[in-house]
Amino acid sequence: MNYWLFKTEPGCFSFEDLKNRPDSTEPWDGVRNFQARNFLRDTAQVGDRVLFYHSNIPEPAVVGLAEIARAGYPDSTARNPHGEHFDPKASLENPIWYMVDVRYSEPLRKIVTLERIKQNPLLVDMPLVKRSRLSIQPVTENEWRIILTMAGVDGP
DNA sequence: GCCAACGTTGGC
DNA sequence: GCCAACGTTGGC
Repeated sequence: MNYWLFKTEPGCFSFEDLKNRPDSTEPWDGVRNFQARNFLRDTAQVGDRVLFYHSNIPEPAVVGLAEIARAGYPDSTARNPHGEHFDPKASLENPIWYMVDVRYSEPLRKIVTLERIKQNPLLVDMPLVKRSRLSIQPVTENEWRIILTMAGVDGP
C-alpha cells in the first residue's frame, strides 16, 4: 500500500471530471517523464491512495482523494500518431510509457492549498515543495495523515 | 505573461 | 559521456 500525489491542470482534467466518469475511473495517461513513469510502472498498486492536486491555477491545492484502480500498463496514447502524446520511439514490444487507472474516492472538507503545505514545517520534504515539477510523487504515510488532518478528513 | 528550475536532446 | 541548447512545467 503506497500513497501518492498526482498533479493535473484542472482545465485539462479535474477532480470533478473524474467524479463525473460513469464508472468513476480514468486512465491516467500522457505522463512523459521517466521518474514519474517508473513510479507508475514499478510501484503503483491497486488500492494505493492518491492525493489529487490541481496545478497551474491561481490557488494550486490538493482538492480530493482517489485510488489506483489498475496498476501500470502500457500507455497506448504514445503510439497514436495523431494524439498530442505520441512518441515515435514507443512500440508494442517496448511501450516506453505507462499509465494507471485512477478511481474517484472522496472530496475534502477543506482543500489543502500549496500555501498551507509550504507553511507546515512537517511537509517541507515533500517533492511538491522542493521539486515541484514532478507530476507523480510518492507521499509518506505521515505526510498523508497530516494532509488529511489539514483537510478535515478522518483517518487515513 | 514572466521566468526559474530542471529534464531531455544531440553534437562533439 | 559531457554539456550547451532547448523545451516544458508551474508558481507567482
